[in-house]
Amino acid sequence: MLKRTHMCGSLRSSHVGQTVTVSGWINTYRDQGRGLLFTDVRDREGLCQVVFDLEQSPAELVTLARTLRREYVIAVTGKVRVRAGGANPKLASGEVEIVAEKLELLNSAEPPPILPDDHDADKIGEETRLKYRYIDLRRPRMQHILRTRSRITKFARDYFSQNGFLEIETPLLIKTTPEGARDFIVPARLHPGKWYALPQSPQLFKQILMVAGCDRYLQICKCLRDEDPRADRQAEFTQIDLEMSFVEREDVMDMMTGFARGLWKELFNYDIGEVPRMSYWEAMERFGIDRPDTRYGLEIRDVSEIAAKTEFGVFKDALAKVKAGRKGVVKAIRVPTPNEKLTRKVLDGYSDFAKTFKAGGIPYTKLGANGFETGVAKFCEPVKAELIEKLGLVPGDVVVFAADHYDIATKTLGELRQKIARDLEIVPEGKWNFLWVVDFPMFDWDDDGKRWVALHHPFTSPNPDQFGILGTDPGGCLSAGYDLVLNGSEIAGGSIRIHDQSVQAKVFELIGLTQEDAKVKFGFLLDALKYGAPPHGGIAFGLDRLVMHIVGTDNIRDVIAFPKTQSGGDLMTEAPGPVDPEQLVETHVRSVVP
RNA sequence: GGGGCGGUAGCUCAAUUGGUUAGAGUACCGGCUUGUCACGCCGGUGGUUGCGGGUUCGAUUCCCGUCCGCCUCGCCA
Repeated sequence: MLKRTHMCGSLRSSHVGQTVTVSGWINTYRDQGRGLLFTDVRDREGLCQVVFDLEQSPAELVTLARTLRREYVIAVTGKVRVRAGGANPKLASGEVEIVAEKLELLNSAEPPPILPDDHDADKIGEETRLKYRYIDLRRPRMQHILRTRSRITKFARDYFSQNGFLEIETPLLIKTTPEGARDFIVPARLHPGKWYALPQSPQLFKQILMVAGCDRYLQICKCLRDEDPRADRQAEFTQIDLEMSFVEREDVMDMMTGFARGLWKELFNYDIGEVPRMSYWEAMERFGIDRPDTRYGLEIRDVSEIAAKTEFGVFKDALAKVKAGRKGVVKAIRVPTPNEKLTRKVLDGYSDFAKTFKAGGIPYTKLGANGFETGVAKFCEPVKAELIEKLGLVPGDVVVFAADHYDIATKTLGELRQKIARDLEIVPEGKWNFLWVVDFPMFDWDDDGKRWVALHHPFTSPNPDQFGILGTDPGGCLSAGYDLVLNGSEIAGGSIRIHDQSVQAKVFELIGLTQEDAKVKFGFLLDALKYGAPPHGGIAFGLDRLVMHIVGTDNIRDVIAFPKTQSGGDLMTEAPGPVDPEQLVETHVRSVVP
């Protein structure tokens, strides 16, 4: 076999005169007739043009060259020269070409169902791309994504290693965790009737590594949650998972900010600057969401007091609602001097959008030169001055409202705000807005279960100044949790953990876990906390979403080499599939299909 | 579990109110072509209209069921 001396995409005019050998796939071939035949050969690094001079070459070489077809695998040796026909500015190697002297056909290929040209393949349906993933991944775009992902994990390993983190593996076959997402489960052959669970995260193991004195832990690990996927969510995903001992909130956040700063410097030569902070409640009030996108305005204002003075039934009904001890609200967004994209049809459509969040609709109005026009204008007119002042309105502005229970109105406007920004195309390109969200509540009240539920997870510590009210005012108690938000997407989340056994017991009690339950489910953690647990905390980056932002895609499947479909299937391997009945017998499982 | 969109040639799509032999581009095959680079020109092959059933003289088209893919709500501590 001819041995490669250079990668296709790496050839430059500095190589002119050298005899080189490249190996790769035939991307395209252009047979010019009796005299010339061009092929573009592709490898991981890119394309280079190989030219066969049919009149000057031996008959064998010509015959073989003529058989080349798309995606054939070849090795070719020849001299690099400046292109006789002029450079191709679209290719990095476009100034030069290889004049073929020796050609070895390493493998032929059937006509592929899709072509690995980005030009063609970007239009190919995803179903086909996933079935023939090995061809889809040949595309330069997909190669770029895989490479970028690798650069990110390498940077993470380097950065955290330099900062004293040890890479330690935690088990995949673990005990089921009762809280949180649905577990994937695995039958235990040696324990008839018992099951392992696959980890949703290495949470408890990394905490125990801190108790074990490992001090700083890193793992780039798969996590599995058996829940329905979304465009930015897969059941099987990857975290950059960390934990540190003898730290407070600031220490973890500083370490992570340093990671993000270094990564953006490495990848983009971009300085992310100081990362601002926002409390959870400020985020909810101003943006209606705990991961605000601060790249544009459209902030939310509570106009309940003004709305109460109107005769609008929708507002009055909403304000009279009470849920979980919380009164209903009316909130509004000022959409400044809108362009023609905010048509009446679009505005009316927002009510359907709102209904998906269980809100009744989106009342709206517009401020004209002489007062409110259209929509709920007549109800707003009597409180015109107050609304103008509260929302800072100028003529031409549109105001959209949501009136409902606090959580519904907040979430609806939070989601609508992002939709409006997309519809109006006011989301700026090329901006990286990092934000730490802090001071989350410890608990959320579950009206159905009549109990507190942990907002983050039940191992999250209250903030040091909050210990006093943990028992007396759980709903007001703030945690030592922190989320790193990038352009409206949560890319990392973590917290200082509870290292005091009595505090942990108190939290379990508040979320309705009896002592017996807690012992059965988390006995090993409670035990570990008894034997000298250091103060510790950590964080986990969602690697897939991080890569999505960095390569600029909104499809998580693009950043995973072998992703699954929305029904959890792998179209290439056709997993999941049936198993041999013998395997069921061995694992003591009887399958009952409805 | 709910809502929405889609499935026609290898691929991307079209097909009028239910009506002749389901078309186009591309890919592929053959021929021509000495500077192309999404090469070009000429010709050709290629179809279980996702699957099953129904209505009809006649179904890609209408109806029912089902499978698959995508988006989304719930869910994702």
